[in-house]
Amino acid sequence: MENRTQTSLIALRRILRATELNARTLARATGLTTPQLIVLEIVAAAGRLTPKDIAARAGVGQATATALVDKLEARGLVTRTRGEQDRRVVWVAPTEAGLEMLKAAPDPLQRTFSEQFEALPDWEQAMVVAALEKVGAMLNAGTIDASPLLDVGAVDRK
Amino acid sequence: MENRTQTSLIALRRILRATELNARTLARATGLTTPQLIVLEIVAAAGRLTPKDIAARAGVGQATATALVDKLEARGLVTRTRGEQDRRVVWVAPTEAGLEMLKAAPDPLQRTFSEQFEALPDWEQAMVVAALEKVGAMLNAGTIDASPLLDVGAVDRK
DNA sequence: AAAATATGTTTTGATTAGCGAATGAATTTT
DNA sequence: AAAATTCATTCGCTAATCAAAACATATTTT
Repeated sequence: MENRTQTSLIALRRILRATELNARTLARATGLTTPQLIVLEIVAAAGRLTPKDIAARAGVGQATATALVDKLEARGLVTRTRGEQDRRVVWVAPTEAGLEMLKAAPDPLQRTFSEQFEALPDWEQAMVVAALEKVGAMLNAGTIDASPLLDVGAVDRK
Repeated sequence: MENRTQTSLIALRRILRATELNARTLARATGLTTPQLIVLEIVAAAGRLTPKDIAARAGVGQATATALVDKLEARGLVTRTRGEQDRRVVWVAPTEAGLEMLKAAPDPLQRTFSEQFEALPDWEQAMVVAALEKVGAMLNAGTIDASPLLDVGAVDRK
């Protein structure tokens, strides 16, 4: 059995686990769960979006998106408005409070990672980027994909 | 804003997402969810374990471990037996069916990853291992602790 | 124009994970 | 023996998700 395969799998699981813990920290600190935060980020990045688009970008079903928007709306972080021309659509947009929340409580995963990543020497940054992309491609090769949406990269609105 | 930081974050999220999708595939194919499979793996690796140990190794509470064992037991994949000397403890052990299930339906994440990883040239394998470990360390640095249990590495018994 | 079809959102009904607190049973301490 | 401790389970609750059904509104056919 390839030793390095095991080692890398363990490292991968450790990353997944750290992510989970991060999510719990986030939940306790801000009252927002990861899916909720992701939706808020997506909405803020776009300015305004329909539930359908939110669902597509977040990679969940429309029903789930609606439920998440409900939570955010209840906390006053986003608003819902009926479309003008087409009244079937609903525009979800961030409120001031929602934008504040994003600034105040950025994804801990992102913050922790960013800080440390930027402290790495140049060659190591390059290595990490290359390796992560490689791993991502490898894993995506398995799941035929179906996640063209991804794009959570939007997270970096400035 | 460091461009590479963004790039690596996106790659990281892509990995997390691929993992989620893998979990869904697993669920549909085997009827087992990821947490359930992890428990089954942990139990099979140890031969037999108490719910308390399962909880520690899987990184969940005792109550959750009990619930997961319930599911596995209902499907006939593990058995429960009261301890001989100490009757407070319950030994959870895999059944033949449980072991079969592990052979037949190994974690898709692991399988996909392993196959491709092993196909990489030597230098690239080394790079990936180094980078994943680095990232894991970086993320764990954030959650200062609270996860002394971690050790999900147990999953890799041979 | 009326009917049929399509589209977008929400509701409803289930399942699963997970936590914390409470309970019950058995063992160890005092 | 009584008290404290240790394990496992049960209970009550929250959250995420999905599929299917229900609604509301547009668009296209007839």
